[in-house]
Amino acid sequence: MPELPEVEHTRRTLAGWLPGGVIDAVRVHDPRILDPGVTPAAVARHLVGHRLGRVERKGKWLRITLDRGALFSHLGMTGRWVRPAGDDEVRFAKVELQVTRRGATRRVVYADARLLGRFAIADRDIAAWTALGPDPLHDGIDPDALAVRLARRSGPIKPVLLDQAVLAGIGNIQATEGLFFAHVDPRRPARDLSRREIGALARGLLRSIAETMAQQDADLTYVNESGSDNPFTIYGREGTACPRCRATLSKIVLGGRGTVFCTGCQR
DNA sequence: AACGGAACCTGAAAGC
DNA sequence: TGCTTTCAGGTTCCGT
Repeated sequence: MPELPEVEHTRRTLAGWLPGGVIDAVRVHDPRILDPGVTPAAVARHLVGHRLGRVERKGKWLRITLDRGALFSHLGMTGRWVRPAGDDEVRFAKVELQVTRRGATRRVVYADARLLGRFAIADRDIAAWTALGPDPLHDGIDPDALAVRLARRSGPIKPVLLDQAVLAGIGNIQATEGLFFAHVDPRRPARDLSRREIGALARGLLRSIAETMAQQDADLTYVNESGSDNPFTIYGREGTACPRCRATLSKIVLGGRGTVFCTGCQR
């Protein structure tokens, strides 16, 4: 379930598991997660015996530096990295690394039910990584640069926000919430937003990211048993009253993605 | 260059 | 209860 906040959370987790470790075995549970033409044997050859370095994130991509090249991981919709206890089986396991670090050997597993993620090893940065636009956490969101991008887009603003070359890491939830915080209707042609609205949108997106990350930290601090409650302001709340103006929240499809918004206070 | 729509894949939830 | 349909927080490809 990854947008930028969750991928950043994954990055921090992996940063506590991997750097300095050596991969002493690799097991590919499902080769379909590999790029076309890449074999499990080739993956093992590239990884086994090599040392893991920094874990970095740009947008929704993770880059794990190796002593030669890097491992690139994208979680798609359902990907996650786990470190199981003992020999516990991991549901939907796709690739498993056996990592020895500080004298301890652990299994680090990439699992992905829907197979929409990516697992790639390369000697240089892959195109998907280099094509990414600025990352909101590392670079902030510069309203002027965003305005330049939006000026040549005639389609609705919301799908444009999901374009990873415009901003890296914005997903359906962050786009939905950011537009709400900015009072901007997701159907508005991107090029029609005023400079003031773009500024509000930049702040709204950053606010959405910050709130989601704070929520994640809270979930770790206080065990959340009820797991089903929706932590978002309007995402997933169609049909209920807008928390700002009390109009009923609508849901439409834009660019093939469900989009919740308020016709009362998003213009 | 950029747009809308379909495709990729499969589990979980909702509908009947 | 059990079968069917719908939906899912992502990306990529294809035709226009």
